[in-house]
Amino acid sequence: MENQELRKVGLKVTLPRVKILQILENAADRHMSAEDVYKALIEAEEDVGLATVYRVLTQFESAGLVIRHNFDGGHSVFELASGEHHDHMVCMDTGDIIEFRNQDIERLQHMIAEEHGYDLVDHNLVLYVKSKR
Amino acid sequence: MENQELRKVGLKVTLPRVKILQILENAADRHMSAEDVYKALIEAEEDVGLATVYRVLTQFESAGLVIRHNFDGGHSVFELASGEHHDHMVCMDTGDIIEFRNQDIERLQHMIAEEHGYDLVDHNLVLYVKSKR
DNA sequence: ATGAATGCAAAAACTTTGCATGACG
DNA sequence: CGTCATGCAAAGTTTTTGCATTCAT
Repeated sequence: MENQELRKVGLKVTLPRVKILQILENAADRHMSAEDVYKALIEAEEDVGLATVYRVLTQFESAGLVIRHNFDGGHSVFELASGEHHDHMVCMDTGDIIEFRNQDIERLQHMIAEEHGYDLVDHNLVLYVKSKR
Repeated sequence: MENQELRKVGLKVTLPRVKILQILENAADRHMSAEDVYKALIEAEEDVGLATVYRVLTQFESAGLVIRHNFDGGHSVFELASGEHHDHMVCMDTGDIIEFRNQDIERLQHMIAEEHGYDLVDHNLVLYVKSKR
């Protein structure tokens, strides 16, 4: 289970790391802030410090287990890097985060970078939307 | 000059506001952090507090004079809202910020929001690139 | 056993706010 | 003149770091 995932990326198997991975895997909302994860740990009676949560999430990010997003609003949001690439839509009314995939946009981005003499390494696309009532 | 711009958006004409507007207009780099603006003020022998810089930039944003970006890395970057809409490319080697316009991407974004039953209100697209050497 | 990981508290980085003083219209 | 804006310092947020202790292998 989680132990293998951690070993695979060269991280020692420790209780905080296993627990945080479990929380991310079982979360109702795939997009959690460090604070969210911390609260979930408290909830689960696990005594892990907030500093450790940040450290572990950062390690997970470096290891490619997790993706960090900087949506508007100051704080980072983390998401398990499972599955294929996608971008996000944030509903400004409800705060809901919707994932979407679009190959045309991906292609266009590469094209644009090329046109300017660059290689596209990464990108960040967030649509801020309102539900049409 | 600047006085008119300020009056037009309903802001009292004060020295800090005029100075900050001038700095944004004459900046070598169109994308400045609050700290950058603050340093430019010091440079110009103008005694304006950092808190005022933040307050004024926020007011400018509300007034539509300025656009605030949250690129990766924690701090906000401000840009004069002159001209038409564009997105950004950040060179990961040099830190350069390149502006670009692409109508196809804009259209696709609207389409995607619609497909999910939303209205697109705003968006944030940043391409992280490396120059092909 | 030994080096890495953790918890705590302190610090850092960025931004906002309270309040007395000063400036705009 | 009344009100709004400013400066300063203090507080707020989010994230990082130092260090002694604990844990994994």
